[in-house]
Amino acid sequence: MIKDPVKDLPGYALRRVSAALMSRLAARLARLDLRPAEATVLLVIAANPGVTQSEIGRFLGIVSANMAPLAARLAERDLIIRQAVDGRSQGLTLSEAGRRTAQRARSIMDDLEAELLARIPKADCAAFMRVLHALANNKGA
Amino acid sequence: MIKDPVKDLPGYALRRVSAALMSRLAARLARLDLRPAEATVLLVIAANPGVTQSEIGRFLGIVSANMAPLAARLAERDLIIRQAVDGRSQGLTLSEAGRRTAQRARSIMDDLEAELLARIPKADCAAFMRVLHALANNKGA
DNA sequence: TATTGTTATACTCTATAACTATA
DNA sequence: TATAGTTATAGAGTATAACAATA
Repeated sequence: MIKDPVKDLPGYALRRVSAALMSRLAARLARLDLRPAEATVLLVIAANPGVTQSEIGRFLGIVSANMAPLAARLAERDLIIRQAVDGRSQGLTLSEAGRRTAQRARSIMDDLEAELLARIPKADCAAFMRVLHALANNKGA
Repeated sequence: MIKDPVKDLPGYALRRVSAALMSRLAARLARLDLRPAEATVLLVIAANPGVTQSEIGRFLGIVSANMAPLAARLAERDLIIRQAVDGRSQGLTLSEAGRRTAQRARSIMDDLEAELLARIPKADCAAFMRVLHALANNKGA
């Protein structure tokens, strides 16, 4: 058997768990022909009608160069509608099809989260969420 | 301010935290001209001299098609030595330079892990590690 | 000057398919 | 037949640089 030099590194464990989760999420969202980043953007637009690309990008940590083709693809599929709010910004809203797709994506993500929670020992769940939020809100070193 | 539709999803928080960690790790390992996957492979070889590519791949979750160029690059830089153990397998060992590089990579990873632990509330640390190990060892759903 | 959005480009990780050689 | 290793290729996320149009 192989000796494991990284087993006790929480960062490595975090990376492996995250990768496995992402892989599962991507597989399920593929049924909607959505990638994880696209699904997340749909949810943000659903919760914030009229939000602009740059606002979404800052919020989700997606640089504008990558938001552009992502939003273009959603618009091309008629899942979102772009309306100019001033000369350079465009507010994004879900179309009817976009609302349906966003709901299904939300359902897929909720299912996966429920499965994740089911694998966490009940007694440790609250502490786990506290730590995740602490790390997420304090990203610098 | 933007409403956050994914804040309470532990899977999403996990993904963001992992991505931020990986970005920091990649930046620091770049000083050694190593990518995160390469550094991890070096550590596994250091802990298991003579291990084969396929063993490392199974252990770290790297498919053989991706192990091949990774190992080739490490060998080309004279960080690892390949010695045939049978006609189709080659045992991997660290060279002297590889040992030095692996030590420095280990030091970088340990520093980062220490910084990560410092940001975790002491009282929640044990529970956090328990959950990570539970999720890592139970990857299917 | 700063910001929005865009294009082009590149890097890393991951994955599958097809192949050779060996067990 | 199964395994080790390789090559080619592709998809997804992320990043920087350069640019046009607008504030």
